[in-house]
Amino acid sequence: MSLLDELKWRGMIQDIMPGTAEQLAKEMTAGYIGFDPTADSLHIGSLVPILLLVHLQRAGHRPIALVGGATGMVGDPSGKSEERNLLDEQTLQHNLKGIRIQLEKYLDFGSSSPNAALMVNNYDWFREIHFLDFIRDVGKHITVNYMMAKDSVKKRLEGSGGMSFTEFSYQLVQGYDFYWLYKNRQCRLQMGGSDQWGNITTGAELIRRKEGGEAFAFTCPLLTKSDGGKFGKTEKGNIWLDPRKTSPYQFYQFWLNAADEDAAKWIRIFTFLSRGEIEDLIRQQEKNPAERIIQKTLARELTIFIHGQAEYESALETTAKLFSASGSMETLSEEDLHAMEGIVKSAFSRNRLQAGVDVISFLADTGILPSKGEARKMIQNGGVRINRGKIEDVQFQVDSHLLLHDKYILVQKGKKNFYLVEAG
RNA sequence: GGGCAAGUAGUCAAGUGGCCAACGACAACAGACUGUAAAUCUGUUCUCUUCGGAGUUCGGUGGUUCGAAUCCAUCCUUGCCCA
Repeated sequence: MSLLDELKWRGMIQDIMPGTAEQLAKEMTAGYIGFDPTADSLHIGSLVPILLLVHLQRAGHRPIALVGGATGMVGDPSGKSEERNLLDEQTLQHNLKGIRIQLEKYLDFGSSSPNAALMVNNYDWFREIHFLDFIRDVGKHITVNYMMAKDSVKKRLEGSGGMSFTEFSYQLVQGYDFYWLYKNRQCRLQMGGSDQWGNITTGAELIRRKEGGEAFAFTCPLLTKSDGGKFGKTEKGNIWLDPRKTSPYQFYQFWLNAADEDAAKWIRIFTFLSRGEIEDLIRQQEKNPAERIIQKTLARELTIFIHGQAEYESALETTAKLFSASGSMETLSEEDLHAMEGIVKSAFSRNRLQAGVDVISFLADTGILPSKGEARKMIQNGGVRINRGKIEDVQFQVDSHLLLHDKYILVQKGKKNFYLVEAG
């Protein structure tokens, strides 16, 4: 199966330029994707582009990961209804470094293989370019009419927020990236999210007009959730790839909690399982949806891919212990509790516990809930459990006899948010 | 520089002198039901609280008034039109 056919049945192709398939069949092709340095870690929204590069490399082509040191200074207006804040250079450098380290984990940059991945920073070439040169050599080839016809621009012109010249120019800047890579790295292909289509075609247009060259592109659909929510966001914010920002346990839980409909879609996109294996899983899911076989497989594959086997196993173990219906608190050993990586831990004074303290102060002081008022409301709503027992009374006293192994108290806020309080 | 319009909670958006911590929608969180789903129903969502209340809000500042999101002045920001 060709790369494009493979990506197609996985549901990873939205738009594609004619001739792309022929180009990929003809020779080893270098293809690039740009990553936005708006944070010092990639989050799961960037996972699809990463996987596109991985697929590209597996099919024997050369992936190029571009980090946007220059474009990050301008700000991509695509999908944004308002003008963006610009990043200062120091933050930018910090973010670039973090992203670089992560990308190195998923792509093979070993220089020995003929299709080793490349990493480039577009600031390296933009640093040298002067404004006048740019508007003469690049701006001359693209008409304003062409630029205004882009969706990302049109929407902003129709909206009430306006658009600065800076953001308007963005597509030219990104377009130039493609041109530069075409000229200097023999890059013939650009990929990205479908929101990038406008920027990508500007690049291809530039290559055509300036060099008479041919460039290709395809985009993948932007992920949505079946309930219309934003993909990759939870109540705790983004799901990051960096284990210091999102623990492997939380990462595992995110995928495990996918809606059935989403899980079936996502498992094709995010795992490398074969078509047969996936269809098999879907059949099993239909037979017994409560088993959530797809979610479990999805969570397993991804946690291993991002964090490794060991982290997956400990996330799975923590999950089993926290959620197993039969497991009473007594079955949790001290080691079990201690090893629960990823659930939030906080400390509480042992002396105060011995004296006894009301739940409300306890919840507020451990930071599990932000204030006493909220702690009270949450208890009245029935949303707090201590050592698995629901707290019904706001007067409830917390004291040292609740300590498990004379050391820990397990607090639940809602069904899925666990906190381990350690007496110290 | 001139004319017009707008700025209200996470977002959208009502409110045009007291009944306003501010209708509603969305979103989010929690509960029930379930499969750690979805859908549905219920509660909560400015901050703090000893649950009695208290404090700070409607772009900023100043004013009128017993009383201002609401009236006036001024400044800031944004959009549209003209130069």
